[in-house]
Amino acid sequence: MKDTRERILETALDLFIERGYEKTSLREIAERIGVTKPALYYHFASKEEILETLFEPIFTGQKLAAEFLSSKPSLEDWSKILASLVAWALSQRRLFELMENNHSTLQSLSQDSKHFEAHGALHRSLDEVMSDKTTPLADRIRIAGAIGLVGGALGMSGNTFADAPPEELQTLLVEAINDVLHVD
Amino acid sequence: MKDTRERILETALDLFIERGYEKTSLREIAERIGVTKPALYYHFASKEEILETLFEPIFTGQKLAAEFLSSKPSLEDWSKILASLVAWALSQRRLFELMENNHSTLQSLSQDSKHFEAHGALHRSLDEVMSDKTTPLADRIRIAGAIGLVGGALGMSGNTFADAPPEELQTLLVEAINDVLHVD
DNA sequence: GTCTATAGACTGATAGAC
DNA sequence: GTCTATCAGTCTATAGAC
Repeated sequence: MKDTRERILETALDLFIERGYEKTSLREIAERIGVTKPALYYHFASKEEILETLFEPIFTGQKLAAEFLSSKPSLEDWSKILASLVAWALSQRRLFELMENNHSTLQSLSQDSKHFEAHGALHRSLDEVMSDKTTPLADRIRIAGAIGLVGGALGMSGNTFADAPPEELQTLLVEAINDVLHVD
Repeated sequence: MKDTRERILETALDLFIERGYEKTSLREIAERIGVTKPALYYHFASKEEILETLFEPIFTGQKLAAEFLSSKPSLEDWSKILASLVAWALSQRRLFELMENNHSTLQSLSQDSKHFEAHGALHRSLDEVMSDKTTPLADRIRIAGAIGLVGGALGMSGNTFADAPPEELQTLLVEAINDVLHVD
């Protein structure tokens, strides 16, 4: 039998992706593991802390991304960062799905909880880039579109391209991104 | 003073976009309008019926889209349907945001409630297209990416491009879509 | 058409025994 | 480390007065 803490995280990840964070109750997580609800509280202080723990690997990437955004990246820069995003998403697809399927929850949490600050900070940076009228509208649209492209292809419900070779997905997505960004 | 029913719909739309359907309570809607909660139940039979009413204009489009998907569209076909989607989204931006910000709720409702069947049917059709191995993986990726592109550019939190002229947005987005789809 | 009052079913979280 | 029992709070929804 695996460590309970680990099983909580696995089960929560599945349910948070499948049904969303808000609609998933602690009772549901506990039952699926085969323990009672208070057992969860021995391992985590709150429901939010479970989500927070799952997100930890994402926060470091978000901090890097926010830093990058403050340097007024060119379309070529965006091509590189989005290639990195694709590589990361392909190596952590479940986490990427978690993020994509709980966008509005994360937005709320980033306003209320300091633990989700990195997410909020990244979003504010992104909004700034998108609102910066010294960058041509056409470029901003293409940047926003390229970001959405990654989410659309990899965040798809049911992990549609799960069986495709990651290297091939990487190549195809980077090509598509560069087509949108008019790079290369 | 406007019709109460209309004010409920307006307020619900705002809150469902801002905080998400699940996290929005009927108490919150009622208070913002200046009535009590049971007053809402005079106008709507349930919370779900409020969302359903807001969505009605979307369902017709979703039925059209699902029908289109069963005809095995080519990349050129996709270019056209996505241009239509952009035009529709630009004319109904709040509704488009509602859809984008409540994706996982809609997924759940489409399984449980027959009123949201159109959404579920569209998604199943889409999944089928994306899983159809007689279509080259490269094409499927580009289709999924192009759909995500529209969502990323127009579903952006805070309606970032709200002040840009719709005709310009339409042109720029269609260009970007066609770049991804390798059309024209 | 809107109110007060409340039912009934959840939720996240805690106390305290073992 | 997990349990039983329970708390306080919120939610959707309803009954019945005005």
